Amino acid sequence: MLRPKPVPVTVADIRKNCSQCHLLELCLPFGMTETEINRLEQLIESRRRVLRNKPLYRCGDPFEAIYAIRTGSFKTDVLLEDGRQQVTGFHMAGEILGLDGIGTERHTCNAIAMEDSEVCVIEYRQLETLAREVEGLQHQFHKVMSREIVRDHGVMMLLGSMRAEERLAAFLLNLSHRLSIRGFSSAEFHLRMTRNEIGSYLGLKLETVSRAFSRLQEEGLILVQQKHVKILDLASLQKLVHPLTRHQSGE
Amino acid sequence: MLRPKPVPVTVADIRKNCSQCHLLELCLPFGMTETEINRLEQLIESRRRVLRNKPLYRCGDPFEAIYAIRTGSFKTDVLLEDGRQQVTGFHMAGEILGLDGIGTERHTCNAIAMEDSEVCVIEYRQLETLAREVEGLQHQFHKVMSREIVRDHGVMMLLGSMRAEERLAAFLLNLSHRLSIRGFSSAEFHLRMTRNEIGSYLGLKLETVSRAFSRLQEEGLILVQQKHVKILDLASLQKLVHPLTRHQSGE
DNA sequence: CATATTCGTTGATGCGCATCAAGCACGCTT
DNA sequence: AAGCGTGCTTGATGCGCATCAACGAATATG
Repeated sequence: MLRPKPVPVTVADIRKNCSQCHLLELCLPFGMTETEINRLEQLIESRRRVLRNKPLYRCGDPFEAIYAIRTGSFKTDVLLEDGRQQVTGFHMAGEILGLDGIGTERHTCNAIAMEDSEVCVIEYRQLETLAREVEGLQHQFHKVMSREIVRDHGVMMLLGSMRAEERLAAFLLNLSHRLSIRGFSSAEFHLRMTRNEIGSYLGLKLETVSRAFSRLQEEGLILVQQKHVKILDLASLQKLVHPLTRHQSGE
Repeated sequence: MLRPKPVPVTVADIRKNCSQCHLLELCLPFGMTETEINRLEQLIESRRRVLRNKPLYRCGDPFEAIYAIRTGSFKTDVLLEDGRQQVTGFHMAGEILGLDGIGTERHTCNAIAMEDSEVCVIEYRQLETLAREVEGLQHQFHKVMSREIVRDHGVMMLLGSMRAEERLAAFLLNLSHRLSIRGFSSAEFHLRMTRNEIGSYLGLKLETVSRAFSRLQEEGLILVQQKHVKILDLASLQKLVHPLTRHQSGE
């Protein structure tokens, strides 16, 4: 409801923004030259803190900026009239939020912080202007959008053709991969989202998610304790997902 | 397997390309000024015919161009190792294909013509160059990508939370809408895809699709005869989809 | 025009997951 | 430390859809 106001940042802070950010290679500036990055830095006017469970933006909000996650993590979801939610994605540091708003000039989903987080605010009109001058920025921005499309196709395949246990395995492998890229352990991590949110994302009910966790544990592939997950047998998890030989119910 | 070679087009033809194309408002040039469109036209080097069931591009192909559908229609799919396919989208005149390739510089799915079709080939590097000069093109291109993302989110919601009959209703309404925009009847049309392809797209088996068709017909909402569909009760169809009050199995 | 092949419909059966329900393990508040 | 709310687990039951199977309709092939 109440939005935290953007936190003004000093010029010195801003200058440090991208080139010294350890997320450089995961974020928008990836692949840009140093001088290109310097120009992008100047465009990032402010950062914004978002407290846990608070929205960065909401469905229907006018679209004005995209956001690069500096710290923390977000979920994006759509609320249905009956109050139920459908989670469309989980997002972590370095990823870009808000791309959904460009087409309609309004945001089409809610972006909610899953923990106290901080984002870089990139005013969209300015980004377009700069992208016309800085080829590397333009190209990288297009890549970010394209990858989002491909990612969504992956989720569609998951929802369309995998069984509960396989969906969860795919989800865990995806998390594991993204965490390891960011320098965290790929084998052991803490889930920031509830079973309900995982279920919503995977097209399952929370009880089914819980059972799938237990099942993977019984099979010795993972170790779960509430939100703590430890991956014991990566290869088997991957085999479970990748062949995609099995579809839908058994067989 | 064998790809039809690009069909060279005379300069005169090209000149007529966009500004005289009746798809103008559905395609990339939408929202651009006349002079902007003229510059875009010059960039479209060739058209390409694709015969029914032939690929426009294949998964793994190096990414070089995006394609605007002039006539005909396409499906995009991913083939799994066991030979089964997962359809990620159906595409008709005016829509843009190939955006998935930007991120990895390779196509990540197959685009197969569902009937003899023709596309405008838009070489991607040239498009980027021109987008840096022509603001309207840049903006429109971003919008097209953003809408693709939003569209995919819609499919994710459909796959994650709707029952077979609702999925099919949503699918039919979506087709109907897109056809009416293109000047075709929104109430009566011919399906270009098989039950199997519809099922693959909707995360259902072909038998279930067939039953859902029959069910909607029994309820008096539509009239089906093989690939011919007539919508009898639009409002009820929409009610079936929109509330999204019911989820997954019954309740 | 006859035959083969693909595609569609419909019925019978079983499995996977949603649903309903109860109890347990947390973190929060006072 | 007690009390509460929220989130997680696990069991019992039923429904929706996949699966298997057979037949019919439409299109392609020679």
